[in-house]
Amino acid sequence: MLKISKKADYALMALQHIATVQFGDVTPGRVVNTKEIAEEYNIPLELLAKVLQTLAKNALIESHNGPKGGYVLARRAHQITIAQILESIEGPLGITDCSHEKDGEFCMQRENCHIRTPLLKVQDSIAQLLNSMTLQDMMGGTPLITIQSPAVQGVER
Amino acid sequence: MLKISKKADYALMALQHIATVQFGDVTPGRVVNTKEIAEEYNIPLELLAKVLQTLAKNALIESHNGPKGGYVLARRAHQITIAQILESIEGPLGITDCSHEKDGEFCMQRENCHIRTPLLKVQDSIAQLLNSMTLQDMMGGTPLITIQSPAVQGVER
DNA sequence: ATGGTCTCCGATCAATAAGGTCGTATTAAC
DNA sequence: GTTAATACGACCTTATTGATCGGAGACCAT
Repeated sequence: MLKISKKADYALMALQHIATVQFGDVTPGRVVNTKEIAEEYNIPLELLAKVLQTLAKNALIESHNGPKGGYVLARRAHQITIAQILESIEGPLGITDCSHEKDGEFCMQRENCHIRTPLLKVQDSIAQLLNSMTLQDMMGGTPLITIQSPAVQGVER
Repeated sequence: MLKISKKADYALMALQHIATVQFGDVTPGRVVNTKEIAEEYNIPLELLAKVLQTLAKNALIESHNGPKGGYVLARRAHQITIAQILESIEGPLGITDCSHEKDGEFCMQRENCHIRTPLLKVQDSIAQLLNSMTLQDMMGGTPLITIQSPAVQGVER
């Protein structure tokens, strides 16, 4: 349960790869193309391409067209959070269906629902966790870091 | 993203209802049947029945057959965690596909994956959160409680 | 004890989303 | 102009979810 999609998985792998190539010690600043990533991690090429296009559309990476083209991070690795990556691919975080309902529409006709509030607390906690982790935390050159833990306090009803 | 299924949603509502009826002030010890819950929350009857059957099979509730039958909590409300409920319906918690792989099978042929370890940390953190919340935290008679926040420390690689 | 009712239970079906594929257009380097 | 790369859109295939149907078993009243 609570599984993230494979597309999101691919996005994380790809960004981790781009980040380590771009900011690593070996060949800093290099542009990396789709094929390279697909072969490295055995990801279907066309599917990965779609994922990268989505990431580019959401301004997480920049695309360079033509020969010797490829993708480059749009920001520094520590400025790209895991939450941003996942939300780019899978849409906004939402534990339940009623998480992002506009006013006027309710989940189950009438507000008999007593579990909404506590579930939203859980959701916030997860959101804080994913927002506190960045791409840099997944890079090879960063052996050990400490991440501020989320807090869920005051769950009512 | 990270949305839980409607079945799990129904399970939470149903258990919350059973718990408040059983341990609440109004009619303590009462047995509650599927139809009552379905009508109260506008849940498809047969689908809810299946959910409750699953919960009974996982020993979270006890089923009483025949007229005046229905369901009763198998344990006290504070001994049933949200994680147990969700896992009963949706299977074990797993952010990625490679979360519960038996030895021998790897996600993407070979272990080039650099995101596995940090993702497992995220998963553990969510698991701790869901295990720290119980049904009691969702009951009406419990206005305000404090939940121990999960900790993610030492994300490496 | 036996009929009738009420419940749980198992198998089945339809809708939706995910995962993956293919072909073509567009862009930039040489 | 040719080549090599991304961009874009349509399509298919499969798996999961959501929902439905009919029957089996248990309890209570008579």
